[in-house]
Amino acid sequence: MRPIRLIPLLQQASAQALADRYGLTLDPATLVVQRTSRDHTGDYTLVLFPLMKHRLGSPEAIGQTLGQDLLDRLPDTLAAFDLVKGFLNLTLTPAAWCRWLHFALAEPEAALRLDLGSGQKVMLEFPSPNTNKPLHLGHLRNLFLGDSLTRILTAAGFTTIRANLYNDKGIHICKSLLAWQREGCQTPEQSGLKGDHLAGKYYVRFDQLLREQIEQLKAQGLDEEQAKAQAPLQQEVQELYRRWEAGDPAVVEPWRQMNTWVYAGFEQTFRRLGLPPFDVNYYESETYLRGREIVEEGLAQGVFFRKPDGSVWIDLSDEKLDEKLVLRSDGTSVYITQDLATAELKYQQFGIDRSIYVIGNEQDYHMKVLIATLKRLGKPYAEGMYHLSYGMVDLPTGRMKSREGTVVDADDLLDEMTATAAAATAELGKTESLDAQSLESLHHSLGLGALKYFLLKVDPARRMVFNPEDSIDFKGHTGTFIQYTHARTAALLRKADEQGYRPQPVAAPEPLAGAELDLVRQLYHWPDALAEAVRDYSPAVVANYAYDLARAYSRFYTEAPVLKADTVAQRDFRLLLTALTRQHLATVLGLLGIEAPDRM
RNA sequence: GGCACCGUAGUUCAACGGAUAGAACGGAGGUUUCCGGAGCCUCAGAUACAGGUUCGAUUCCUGUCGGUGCUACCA
Repeated sequence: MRPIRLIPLLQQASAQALADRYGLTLDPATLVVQRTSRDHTGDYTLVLFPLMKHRLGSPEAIGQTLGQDLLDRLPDTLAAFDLVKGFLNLTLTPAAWCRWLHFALAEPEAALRLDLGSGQKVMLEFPSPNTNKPLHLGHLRNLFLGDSLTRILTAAGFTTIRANLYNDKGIHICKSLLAWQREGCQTPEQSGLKGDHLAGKYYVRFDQLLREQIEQLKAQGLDEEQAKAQAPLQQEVQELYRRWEAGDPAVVEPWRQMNTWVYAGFEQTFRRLGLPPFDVNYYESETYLRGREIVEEGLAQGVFFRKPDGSVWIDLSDEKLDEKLVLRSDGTSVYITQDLATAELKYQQFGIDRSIYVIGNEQDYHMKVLIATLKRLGKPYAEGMYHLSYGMVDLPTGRMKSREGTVVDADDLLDEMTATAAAATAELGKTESLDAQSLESLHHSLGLGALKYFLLKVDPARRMVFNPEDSIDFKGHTGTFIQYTHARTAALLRKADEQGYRPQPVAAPEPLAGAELDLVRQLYHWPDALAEAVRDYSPAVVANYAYDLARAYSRFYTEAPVLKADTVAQRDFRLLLTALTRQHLATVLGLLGIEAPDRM
């Protein structure tokens, strides 16, 4: 048995019915089938208005015949139809959704997954940090998106590869390095700082020192521009970068040392965030040379052109992307030069079908240019490249600015979240049986869960706001609420087990109404929700599904006693629903990278 | 200036072109002798503005206003 996606099933059946009755051939996917809105009877609704343009008759006439045709075609699935204006509301048979419930109980692994990918290889690149400062809130959105999307695609039958690209070369890296060397070359051990924080400290320090020099020069009568250009530190750092490019061991060695520390710091944070290791790490310091060769090839092909000063460009003005530099006049590479090489390397190493770049929307233009350029170069893999562009995480006052000290540090934020979770858990008082270690790991998973959910529930494309003042919530539409609901299902199942009751694939007592029915509907909707998340590359769809399920269960829980149900049939069925809710919540939270505790 | 993205309750978010625009937080009010009250139930509260396309527009198009980003021989 395979997971049943009801929306495509109903689209297919409707398309065939229309073909047979009216000789009308339509792509089933174009038929509008959606969940029936609350306040109307039915489970799924076929919207008939779009069919009007084919002049088959009135919506009422089509609806009546189509409704009957569907009932005849899917007798095991459809119980009734109800026509309201141009909406054909379809009600499923209890037998249909019981099949699904029983299947999910027996084979949750199979039932909660899909095979949309047929093993296609997808690489996801994230978070691709610079190696001169620690990770912040923006990286967290990136990391959680990339991680969650990898899990979602895997669950949908794709073979996924996690890739990280370190932006480890450039003048900004040299800034940290320079300040660090000037001020004593401390190791992380000596400073008591994680490697990434150490580098970050000196990046900030460089800026301070440079600022001071600029102010001095301005006091001597220079204007801002001149002061910037003439500041000794500015010249020093440029010189340092030149020596790095030239391979001077006196620069390369300490650079390597510092990066090693930074990577160790990042690794530590990744682990704390519950992220699996990356399958492959790329380093711009290793790919930029190959980029120049690609530029040479492009020149030979006539895709690029050389300006009199020797710089190399691509003209994308007919795609409204303007002219873009791909190689400097001195022959050194720019950002995009390296990206050309990395894109090729990924394809050569893994033979990927799709390459997803999880990168902020500030780089929309850059990514358009990159993909357009590779297409011009005739690279076959360009077609499979996709920029998953996500919005920045802003503060209520606007963008985070390191200069103003408003950057929300990833490690600090996680500490805070964990502490808050600990306080809330102690207050609830349900965790006396846990030892200190389990308790600590629980607080961690609650704090982290709240943070992940907060960042994932929003449509990736949207810019979102984080207000440090009123911290991330543990009540309402939160990961915590979903985890809490899971813990309640677990508690109930424990209690049932003590009394000798186990979830069984029983039939539904009829008729079902209210919260019970809503819960059932939410459960069998899962495969369609997963498919939607894959189509849109959106963990937010999964996050919102999880919330809706948790809410449906909470209402059910209040309204319908399980162990104290009136009849045995009711008790057994409600126990089944509880077991399935638990499975679904655990699986769905897992796709968001969030743990599902049994008590909290 | 050019290009791109975005304007939905006080605030943070939902709504493949479909039915009376859903939630959460905050506010007001209820709910615990009953399986876990981080819950459940009421109430008040929103599509920036003006046109257009459509049977139907928060959604698509045009314009206006407002916000953000990109537009570096930085990465």
